[in-house]
Amino acid sequence: MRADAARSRRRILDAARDVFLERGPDAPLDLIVRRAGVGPATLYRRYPDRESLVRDLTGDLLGRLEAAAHEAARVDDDAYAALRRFVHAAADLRMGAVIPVLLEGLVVDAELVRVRTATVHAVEALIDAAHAAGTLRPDVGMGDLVLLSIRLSRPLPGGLARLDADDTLLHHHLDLALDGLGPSPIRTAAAPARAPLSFDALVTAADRPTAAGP
Amino acid sequence: MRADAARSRRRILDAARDVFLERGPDAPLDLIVRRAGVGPATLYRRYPDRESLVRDLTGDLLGRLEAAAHEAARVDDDAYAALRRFVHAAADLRMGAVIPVLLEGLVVDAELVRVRTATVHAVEALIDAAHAAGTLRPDVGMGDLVLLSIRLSRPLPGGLARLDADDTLLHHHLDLALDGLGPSPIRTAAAPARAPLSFDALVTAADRPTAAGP
DNA sequence: GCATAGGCGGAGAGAAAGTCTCCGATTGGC
DNA sequence: GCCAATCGGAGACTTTCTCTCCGCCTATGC
Repeated sequence: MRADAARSRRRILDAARDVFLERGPDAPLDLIVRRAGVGPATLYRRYPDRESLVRDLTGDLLGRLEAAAHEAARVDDDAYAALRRFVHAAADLRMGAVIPVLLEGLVVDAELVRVRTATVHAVEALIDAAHAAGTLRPDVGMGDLVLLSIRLSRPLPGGLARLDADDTLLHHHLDLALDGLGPSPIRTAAAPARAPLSFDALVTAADRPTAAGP
Repeated sequence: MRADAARSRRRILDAARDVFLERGPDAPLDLIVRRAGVGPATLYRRYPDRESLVRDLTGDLLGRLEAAAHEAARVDDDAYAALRRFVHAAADLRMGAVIPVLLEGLVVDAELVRVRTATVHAVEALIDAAHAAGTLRPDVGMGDLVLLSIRLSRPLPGGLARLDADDTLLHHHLDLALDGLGPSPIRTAAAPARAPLSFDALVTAADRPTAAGP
């Protein structure tokens, strides 16, 4: 691939992630083109349809997420510290952009399946270790952590988005929330027993039952 | 106001809140019309332009938020419990839909100012009391709580939104996060000193510097 | 350096979506 | 039961979006 082509691809993927974050999976490609600062033809040449773009973006982000999971396991000895690091990394990547898109109806090819299962296993290892060490509430599962990361890392509506121009506030709030995941739910008054949310629960939830309209 | 007109208004406001939540403040009015199940003329007759709709919606939601703040102060003796109750109520109302819209450029009339300051004062009383009692981290302010509520109560992207069809998951995650706001940040490794985020900080952030285009 | 293949951006045609109004039918209030 | 107010749908007009053609430019190999 020529150097300028690689540069265009990078620009398009970065812009696509942000636009999908702000506008959802049906965002106009036109917006992506403009934010990337490339011509429309540049996008349509590489990606003949929307799905091929989504697929490339998903692979790109999932690959980086997998790397972050391994990095976290490698750097931190303490399981809970590693988990924290991973959740922060996922927020940095704005996984909210890709996970729902990935899960919905996208034809998942072999490479995506590989990187997805690898990531899930890496994260579940971290979670199991933290559960075993008693440093993570037993009713918190991977689904909960993923949702937390998605919810906290999505762009704020309207002008508030500016608060996240620098990611420090986001990470601070993530830290606050993570502080609530310790072993003893001290402060919760009436907490009914509850099973942790698994990753599969997310997949099931996102399985699209669309194409039902007339 | 005739009964059918009131019904239409209610339907439109409810639909508008959801659509603004999902699509942002520039969402097509067409969508609101369809979700409300009314004819286009019904919307355009009552609201000649987008701003009048936003204004009515904002007043409606802020009024309910103010009521929630007073209710929380009345029901709970413990300041932190009252604060928790209020944050949950704000999430129920999906204040994320209205606060940013309200703050941005909207011409704020006397009634909106009244209800807004009343709400802010009520909530700040709760926060001050919790700070005084030592049951709320000193570096957490109203801005933090509002952001937390906004972030956690916005609809999830794509099919994941179905997870919030019932609000229990949302409230559970909110509880987890609120558990992290206790007096002693036990688990945070390297927490730099930080001032609490005020409500005014949000207002300042959302103050739109738009109309900057060529 | 220079040739050249591959890539690039802009203009714009055609399609789709959104905005807003007119008008006959319907419905609520007295 | 009358009348005025409200309603919903059809549709004209506008804006936005999608996608392609084509002439210029730039990276790479020699």
